[in-house]
Amino acid sequence: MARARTPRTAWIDAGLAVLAARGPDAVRVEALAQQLGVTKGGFYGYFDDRPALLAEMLDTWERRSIGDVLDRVEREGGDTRTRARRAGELTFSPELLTLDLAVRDWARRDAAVAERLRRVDDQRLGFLRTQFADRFPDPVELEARCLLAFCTAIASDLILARHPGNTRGEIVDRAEALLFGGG
Amino acid sequence: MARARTPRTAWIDAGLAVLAARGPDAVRVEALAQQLGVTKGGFYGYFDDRPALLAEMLDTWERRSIGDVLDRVEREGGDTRTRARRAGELTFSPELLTLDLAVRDWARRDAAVAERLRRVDDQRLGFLRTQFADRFPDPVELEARCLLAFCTAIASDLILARHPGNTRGEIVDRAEALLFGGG
DNA sequence: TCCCATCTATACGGCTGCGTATATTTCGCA
DNA sequence: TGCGAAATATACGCAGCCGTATAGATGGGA
Repeated sequence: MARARTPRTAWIDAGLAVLAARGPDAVRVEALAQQLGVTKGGFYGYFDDRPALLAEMLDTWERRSIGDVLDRVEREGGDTRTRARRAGELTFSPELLTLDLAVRDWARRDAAVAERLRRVDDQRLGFLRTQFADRFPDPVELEARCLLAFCTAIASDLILARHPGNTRGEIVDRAEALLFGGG
Repeated sequence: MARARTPRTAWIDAGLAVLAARGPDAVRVEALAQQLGVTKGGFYGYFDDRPALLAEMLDTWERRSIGDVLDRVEREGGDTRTRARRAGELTFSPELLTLDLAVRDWARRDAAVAERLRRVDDQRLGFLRTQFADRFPDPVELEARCLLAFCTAIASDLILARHPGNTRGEIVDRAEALLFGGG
């Protein structure tokens, strides 16, 4: 048995990197091969075709986005706000956020991707809702605050406007205080 | 002089439609031609190449996103909140929002697009800021509220999570009330 | 050591798209 | 009506990418 120089996961990870940086249309078998220092010879031993790779990339993304993050948050513990913030930090770390945005744009044009994203978003919002449920008894208000936070986490990097006299980070901090401050 | 069946603007509009629906990578000269019921023969009389079309598409988008919207809002008048809301409605009407999201994703990978988007976002946030400046004397709080509103306008359609017992519209309305309510 | 399954390289056919070159059509105008 | 310029059609070469077929390399186990 010849040891694989380029295992399955190498193709998936390379694909996810390209997806994050250039979008799904840029995930091309031959380009990935070149990037891995290999030809596409081995690829079709692991995957039926390009769509199969894309599907497995999404599987991996889904797993990392939900299970891995929540596992880590629970393991680390802390109070409500700390855990919510930690989940946000992990979910929207620079690398994961870039990937998240790419998937989100992809989902606009592909129903299967949208379905996966819906599952992931439901869980994320559900987590957020649970964390703050005790502080906002009105369920609609709770939901509105969680949605505002979620939207900001996602769109803040998408909005390029500047804030004269402040950094984006300062404004976001204040926004968070408006939503959940005093707790 | 033979009258053009397919003038410059037809290529640009068709390109913008494809950009909104499928992203910049899907804007292909031959596909647009087919969609217009024409071959690409005439295209290279109007545009140097594909990048030239993309640039003009962005010019058009920029003009429509800012000038056209603000002109209309000013013409229609109304009080502060009405005007802000009207600007939001025009800017984020279903067609324009789809296009906006496509441009926003594109800007993540293309510095020239990002520069244009920054100009547009600066003006949009500036407008919002002006509309609510009198109601929130603390400039950082004002900025935070405007950013939250802007993020929600953009990301609400990008987040696919559901809200058990409520529609997204109801939650967004409540969010708006939290941000600017009581005015 | 040799076998053989596994992984990888190479070569191929087909398709799509770009940009150019060159015909052909279409109309305004004289 | 017929000329001529503008718009469009057609044909070409080139390049990238997909998926397949086949040959070659690699390394564990008998």
